Amino acid sequence: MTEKKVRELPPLKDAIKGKVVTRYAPEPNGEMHLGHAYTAFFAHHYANRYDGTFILRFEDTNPKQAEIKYYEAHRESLEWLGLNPGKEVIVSNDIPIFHEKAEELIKKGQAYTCTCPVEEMRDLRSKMQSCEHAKKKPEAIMKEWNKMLKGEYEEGEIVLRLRGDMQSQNAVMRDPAILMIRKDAHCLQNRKYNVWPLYDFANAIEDKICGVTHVGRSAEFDTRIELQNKIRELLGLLPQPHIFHYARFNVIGSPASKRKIKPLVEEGKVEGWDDIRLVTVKGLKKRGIVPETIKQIALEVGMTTQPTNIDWSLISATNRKLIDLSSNRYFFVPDPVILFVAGLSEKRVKDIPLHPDDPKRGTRKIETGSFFFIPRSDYDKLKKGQEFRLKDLYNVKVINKKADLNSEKDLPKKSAELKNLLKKYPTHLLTEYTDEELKPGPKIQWVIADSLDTIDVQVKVPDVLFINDVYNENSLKIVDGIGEKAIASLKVDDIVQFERFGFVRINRKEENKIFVNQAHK
RNA sequence: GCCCCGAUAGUGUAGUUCGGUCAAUCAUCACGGCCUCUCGAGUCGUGGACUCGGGUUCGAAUCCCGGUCGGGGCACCA
Repeated sequence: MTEKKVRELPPLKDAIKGKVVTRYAPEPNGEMHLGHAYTAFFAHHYANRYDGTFILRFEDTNPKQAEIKYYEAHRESLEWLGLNPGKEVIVSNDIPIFHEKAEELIKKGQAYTCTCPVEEMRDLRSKMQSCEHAKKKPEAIMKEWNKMLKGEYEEGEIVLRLRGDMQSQNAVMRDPAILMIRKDAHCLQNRKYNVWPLYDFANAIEDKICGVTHVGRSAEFDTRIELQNKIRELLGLLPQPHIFHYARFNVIGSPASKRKIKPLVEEGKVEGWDDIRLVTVKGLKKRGIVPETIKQIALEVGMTTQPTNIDWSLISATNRKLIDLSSNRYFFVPDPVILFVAGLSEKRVKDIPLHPDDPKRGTRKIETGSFFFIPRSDYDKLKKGQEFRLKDLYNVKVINKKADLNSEKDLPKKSAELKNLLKKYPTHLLTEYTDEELKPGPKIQWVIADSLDTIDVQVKVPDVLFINDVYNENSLKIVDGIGEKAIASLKVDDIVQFERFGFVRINRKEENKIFVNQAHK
C-alpha cells in the first residue's frame, strides 16, 4: 500500500513552538456540524503542530440561547472526532471580568450608556450620526451603569456603547453596543447577572484571558477584527492575536447551518439532529462516516476564503477508502424473492472469506440447502433458460420464473417455517443445478431460505436532502431484507459491507431484527 | 443601498508571494479496458478548467485597471 501524499496547511504567522494557543468557541445552542468540526480541526491541528494548547470555549453569553445539553453535545462530538481540548473555558463564568473592563472603559471616557430605542440607534448609525447620550457627563454614565448592574432597567431599555468612530466606513465601528440588559435565567448562571456582554466585547477580552495567539474562524466575522482590536487596544490587552478567516463549507444538498437544520428537525423532515442525511457530526457518525474522513476532507479543502461546495461523492470516496480494508463482508438480500434449486439433494457447507483481499480475516461457514433468497432486482433481469451463478456456490439455470413452490410437486418436504416463508415471500423462481465451474456471467447474491437461520435486516438508505434547494421527498429510503446469520452477532457501531449493496453501520438491534444505515455504496 | 472578500474542469484542490520550466497538479466524477466468485477495492486509459474585457511585457493562470458573477457583513444574536 503506497502512502498517499498528505496535504499540509500553511504555517501559522509568528508561531512559536510551545507558545501557540488556539480555541474552538461554539455557542452551546445546537449540535456540532461539519462547519464547526472544521474550525475545531484547524485549531486542534495547529495547536498540535506547534506543541501548543487547544482550548474548548463555550460562548454562552446569551441566556436565551445557551442550553445545558449542548455543552455536552460539543464535548462528545469533539471526543469522537479525536480533537480533545487541553483546556475548557466557560465564558459565562467571566461575567464579572467583563463588568470590570466595561467600567474601565467608562472611566477612560471610551464608553457611554445609551437609552435610544433600537430602531433609532440603528437609523442614526446608518446615517453616521451620534445621539445626545454620547455627550453625557462621566458621572451620569457611571450612575446609570451602576443602576444597570443592580437590575434597575428592563431589557432593551439601556445599553453600554463603545465610543468608536461614527464616520467609519465599517459600520460595526459606529459606537456599537457592547453590553446589554438580559433578564432571562441562564442555564449555568441562573439570574446572577443583569448585564451581559455582546459578542465582540466578550470575544475580544476572552481571547486575551485565554491567552489565545491564533484565531481561525469563518469569514462572517471579517469586519469585526477592527472592532475587537480596538477594544483590546483601549484596554491595553496587547499584543493582538493573529486572526485568519476562511469561507463557509457547504456540502451540496445538505444544509450546513444550525439556522437551516433547526426547522427541518422541528417540521419532522428529518429524524432529529443526528439524522443520517445531515452533516452534523452525530449524523455523520450514525451514518457510518469515520472521523478520519472528516479530517482528511478538512485538510483537502484547506482554509480557502472562497465558499466551497463539496460533493457527497468526495465524502463517500474518502470514507470508503478508509473503511474498505477493515470492513468484513456479509451476505444480504434486499427486497427478497425465493429461489429453489432442483437436482441437488445434499446439503453443502461453504467457508466464505470475510474479506476478499485479506485472507487473514478468516471465513464463516454457511450451510446451504435448496431454498434461497435473492434480490428482486436480480430476479427481474433473469430470463427463462438463463444460466447464472449463486455467488461463491455453483451455477443454476432458470426453469420457471413464475413458479408457485407451494403447489410444486417433487420438492423436498417443507418445514413449517419454510411454508410460512413461501407465503410471506410470494415471488418464486424455479431453477436447476447445472455445474460448479466458475465462468463469466452474472453472479447473484443469496441468503439461505431453508430455515430461519438468518436475520431480518432493515436498512436506511440516505440520499441528498435538497435538490436545487427543494426538499427531496425521497431522501430516505427504507429497505427491508434478509441477512445471513453472522450479521446477528455484529455489534452496534460496527461498520461492514453488505456485498453488492454497500457499506453499512449497525445502528440498533432487536431480538430477531437488526437496523443498519447505509453510509454509501 | 453601502462596505468587505473571492473567482483554476460537474465538484474539491495544486500552481498566483518572486511572470517563462503550466498546451496547468492530485483527487472526486463520467466512460471504456484489465483484474476480481461484490455493483467494493486495485490497475490502465479517455474526458473535462485558468470568469470576461483591456493594459504592462519578448512572454501572463500569475502583475495592473474595469466589468460580470459568487459569498459575507451593515443586531440591544453568536
